Amino acid sequence: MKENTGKTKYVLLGMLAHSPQTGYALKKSIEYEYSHFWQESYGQIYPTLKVLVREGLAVDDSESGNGRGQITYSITEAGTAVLKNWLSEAPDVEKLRYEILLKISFGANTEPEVILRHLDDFIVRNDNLAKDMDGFVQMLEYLSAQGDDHTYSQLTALCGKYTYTAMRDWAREAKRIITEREIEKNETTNS
Amino acid sequence: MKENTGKTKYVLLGMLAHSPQTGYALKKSIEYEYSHFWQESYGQIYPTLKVLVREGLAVDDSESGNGRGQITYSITEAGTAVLKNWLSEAPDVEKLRYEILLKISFGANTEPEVILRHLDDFIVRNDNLAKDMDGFVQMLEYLSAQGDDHTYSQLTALCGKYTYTAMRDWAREAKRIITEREIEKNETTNS
DNA sequence: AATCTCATGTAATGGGTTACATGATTTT
DNA sequence: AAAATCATGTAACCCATTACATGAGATT
Repeated sequence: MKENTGKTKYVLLGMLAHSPQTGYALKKSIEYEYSHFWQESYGQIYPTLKVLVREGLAVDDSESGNGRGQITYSITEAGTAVLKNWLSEAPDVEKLRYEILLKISFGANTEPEVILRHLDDFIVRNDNLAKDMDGFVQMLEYLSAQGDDHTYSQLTALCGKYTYTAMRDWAREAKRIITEREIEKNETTNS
Repeated sequence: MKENTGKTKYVLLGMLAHSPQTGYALKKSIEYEYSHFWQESYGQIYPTLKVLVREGLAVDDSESGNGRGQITYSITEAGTAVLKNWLSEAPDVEKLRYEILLKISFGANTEPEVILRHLDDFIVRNDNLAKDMDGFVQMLEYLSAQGDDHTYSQLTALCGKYTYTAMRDWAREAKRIITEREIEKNETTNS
C-alpha cells in the first residue's frame, strides 16, 4: 500500500483550495498556468485524487457534476491544514536538466555552426516565452486592479519573464563570444 | 534487454571525449562542473558505462589504473561519431519543477511572512550561486588566456551566472510587491 | 452519422535516486 | 589502528510519462 505521491498531492491541494475542480480541469489548468515551472500527467493526477479522498484531504463532490460522468473534488479542512503545513516548509532545491547546456559544454566536439544553430533556436523560443509571460503579467495586473487579487500568480509569471529573458540574453552573449573567438582563431592560423 | 539509458549515455561520452576517466571521477566532475544544470547518480553511471562498452562506444582501458581496482574508460571512434550525431540533434525542451514557485502561487493560503521567508532564503542561495558562477567564469577566462581553451565550459558557467542573478533579482522584486500590497491592504482596512 | 472534446482510468515502461554491500588505499 | 576517501556495483523503490481502453456529450 504505497501512498507516496511526491509533490503531486500538494499541487492538487493548492489548486482545490482555490476552487473545486475535476481531474481533467486540474490538468488543463496546470498546462495553462504552471507549465513554465511545473507539470503533471493524468497518470499522476487521477490516482492522487483518490489518495487525497482516502486520506480525508479532499472529498468527492459530484452532485455538482454536469451529467458527463465527471468527478468534482473539493478540499476539506484537514486538506487545508496539510496544505498550509507544507507551505511553511522550506522548498526543495530544484534539480535542473538543461540538455542544451550539456550540448554546449561538449561543443568542442563538433562544428561551431551546430552550436550556433541550437543557440538561435533557443533565443527564439525564450524570446517568445518571455513575451508570453509579460502578457500574462499584464493581464493579471489588470485583473488585480479590477478587484480580485492575483498577486501570487502574477509573481510566478514574473519569474518566468525574468528567467526566459535571462536565458535569451545569455544565448545572445554566448553567440557573440563563440563567433568572436572563431574569428580570432582563423586570424591566428592565417597569419 | 533494455539499453535505454536516456541522456546519461551522452553525458558520459561527452566527458570521455575530453579525457579517459573512471566512473568515480566522472561522478565527481559532474558534481563540480555541471551541478547547476545536470546531475547523475552512481546507479546510472556504472551500468551505463558497461552499456557503452557493450555497444563499442567506449573501452575498458584499465592498464592505466592505479592498482586500486579502478576501471578507466576511453571513448572509441564509434563513440565519437555517436556523440557528434547527438550534438547535432535539437536539444529537448527542459521540464522544470520549481517547488518554490508552487508555494508562491498558493501563497494566499498562508501568511505573507511564510512566503517572504522562502524568498529571503532563495535570494541568499541564488546570490551565492551567482557569485560562485562568476568566479568560475573568471577562472576559465584566465585559463583560456593561458592557452588551453575553455570557451564552451565558460559559456555554461555564464549561463549559470545569468539565471541565478535573474532569480535573485526576481525574488527581490517579488518581496517588494508582496510587501507593498500588504501595506495597501492594511491601509484600506484601517480607514 | 461522424467526429471532436470532455472525462476517467490503468498497465507498461522508463528513468532515476537511495540505500546498501564490499573492499582497497591513503591519511591521520 | 582508525578513519577517510577512492572505487565499483546492485536491488529496491519512487516518481513520472506514455499508451491504451472506455464512454458520454457536443459539434459538424
